[in-house]
Amino acid sequence: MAGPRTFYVTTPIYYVNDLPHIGHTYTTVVADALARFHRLAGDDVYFLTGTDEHGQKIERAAKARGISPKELADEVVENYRKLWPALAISNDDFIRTTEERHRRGVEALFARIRERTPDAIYKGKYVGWYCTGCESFYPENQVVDGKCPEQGHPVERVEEESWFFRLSAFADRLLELYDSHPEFVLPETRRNEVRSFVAGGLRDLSISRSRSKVSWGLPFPGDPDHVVYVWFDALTNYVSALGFGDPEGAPLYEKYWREAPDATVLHLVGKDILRFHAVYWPAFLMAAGLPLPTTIFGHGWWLRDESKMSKTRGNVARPGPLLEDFGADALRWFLLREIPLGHDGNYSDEAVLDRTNSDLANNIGNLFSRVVALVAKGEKGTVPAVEPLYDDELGEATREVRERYRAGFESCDPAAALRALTDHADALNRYLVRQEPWRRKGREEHCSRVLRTVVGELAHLALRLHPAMPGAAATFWQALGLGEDPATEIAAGKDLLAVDDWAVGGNSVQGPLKVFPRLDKKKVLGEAIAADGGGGRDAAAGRPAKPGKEAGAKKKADAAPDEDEGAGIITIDEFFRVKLRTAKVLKAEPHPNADKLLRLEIDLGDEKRQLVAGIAKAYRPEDLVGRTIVVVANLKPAKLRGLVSEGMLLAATGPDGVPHLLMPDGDVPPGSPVS
RNA sequence: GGCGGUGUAGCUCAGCGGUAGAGCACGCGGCUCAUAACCGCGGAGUCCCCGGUUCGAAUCCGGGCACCGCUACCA
Repeated sequence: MAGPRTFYVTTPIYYVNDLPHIGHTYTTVVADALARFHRLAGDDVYFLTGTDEHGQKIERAAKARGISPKELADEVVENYRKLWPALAISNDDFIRTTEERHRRGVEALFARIRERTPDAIYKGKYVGWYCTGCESFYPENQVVDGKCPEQGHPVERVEEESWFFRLSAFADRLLELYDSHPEFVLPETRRNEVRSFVAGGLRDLSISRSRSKVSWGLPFPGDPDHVVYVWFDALTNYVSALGFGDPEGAPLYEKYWREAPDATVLHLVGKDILRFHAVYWPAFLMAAGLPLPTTIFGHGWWLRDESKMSKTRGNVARPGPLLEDFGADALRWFLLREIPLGHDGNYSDEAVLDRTNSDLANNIGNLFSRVVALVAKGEKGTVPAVEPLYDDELGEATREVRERYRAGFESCDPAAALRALTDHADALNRYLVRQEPWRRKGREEHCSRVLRTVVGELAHLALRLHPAMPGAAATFWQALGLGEDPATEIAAGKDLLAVDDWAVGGNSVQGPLKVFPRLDKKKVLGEAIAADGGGGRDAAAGRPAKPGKEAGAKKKADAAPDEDEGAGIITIDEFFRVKLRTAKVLKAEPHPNADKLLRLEIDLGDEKRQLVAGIAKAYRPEDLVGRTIVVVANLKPAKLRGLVSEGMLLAATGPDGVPHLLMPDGDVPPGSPVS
């Protein structure tokens, strides 16, 4: 006989280079809610989070402070370890990639891959850019103008020996996986992206770095001159935490990692790291001949003023101040309820406040308070032990609402599940209005049965609030005289959501109850603004906002529809931001690594530059030399097939798509302004 | 440039061939057991544009436009 279903849910491991922000908080809260839901449903749940602690950035940051990388990691990891309990995160384990068990897991995975697919890992040459100033590697697309993106140091092209994973050999099997298991990548739109990425061909993956350049990492098994590079190290946490590679045996791994047919493994990740989880990770596992996770879910981002939060913009929302203002329960409810998982959402304090007031204060909080007061007054605080009295409307509503709740969580749509809960409360409010249990004269029996019914329904509601708001759920549970916490009822194999009627008759209810007081918008938002000087939550979190930029961006967003820019019109000032200049072509030759591109050397009067232009099909290099053309002089440099282009030449596109170069009429010296 | 997605009420979004919907916000009425709560009613939308298929299209097809994502020998 099969045991209960197992449910293994993970967050990504967070890089200890950064303090926790709303994004980390979001992923972790969603994972927690799912874990708690599955526990209520009687599933055998294991919930993992942790930290990623290796790599150049940590090494560098530690060096700057004169401490060891491990000391730095130990320090930063505390921010996460303290935050999660404050948010009522119920993780069963917390893994750090600097732990011994993780090293063992990585080594075991290597060994297993080499055993099952001997040619999957091979030695080759890594070609990339190395910045000696930062002591960091940068991929092709990040190097700008021959300089590193962080500090603007010059970078040098490096070629060194590296170990590779033969990712290219797995494309067909991955495509087969996406097609035969559509739930492997969710939501669907992300699966399409991942699929087309893989269909476009995969390049082998460099999975090591020379120890002389990066020393803060796990030793590469079998090659002490190298360390294991980022993704192979990080992804392995999902099995190393379960004891994979432990010589003493790994019961958790056996149980949760899909060795059983009824096991679900869900990796919850932000959409920015979806590819690593949906492409690299299954490929590693395939090479090792291990079972794959059930689902990789790529959720969306919280935006501010329609743009991504980032440290450089200084608009990152930090969980600390939010917890102070709203409390863990309200913040969790907001994160789960406001946007469907997978969508992006706009974060604002005002949105949290509106959500809290309408869902929690007016609706759920008020309902509990209302019923507790009714029982206190009408029944002297004891829930009458009588038969419930369901009218048709309530009976239908409760059935429907419970189905939607379960379906919502089971399909990774917590927002839908929580919507079912406020609908449940609505249905109960309407029931009370229909039945009027406060009009007792001559209808005591009826009123008692009505109150018994509502309290029974509130027990269902309180139980179901637990995944989203464990604190409030416990308070409500106690107020109904049911015990300390619905969580104490949890047991593997016992589906609490299937309980038909909680025996509330005879319970003493405790009031008055005011769990979610209504928040005064002006007061709370006013204080938040006053407290940090108008920059939102950021300054309070120690990250000063940039008031000018912030305000400007917001105004633009708000005003856009009725302004000229709505019609694609720009102002003269905007036009003048583009610096157009004439330039003389000094040299032209084919791009060494592309057949549609030409490499040009141009004279801008005061300087010479290299341009890469997509005109090889229309112009021969020798026809260009000596000609005067028009270029955008202040365009951000970019690399095209390995060559930096420091500007863009202007050309008219003919009806057939062929470019026709713009040239000034008459003779002007190179570098002349164009307007 | 290629692929995918989105465009519906002030806001967030559901509907995906049969008389335009929900929540929030807003207005009016009711009630007073409850947290200015709750209940009821209401306003407003060429369902992005043009064309087609159909007895009938927000929904299907074709063509545009705009925005978003992924990707590229775009700069």
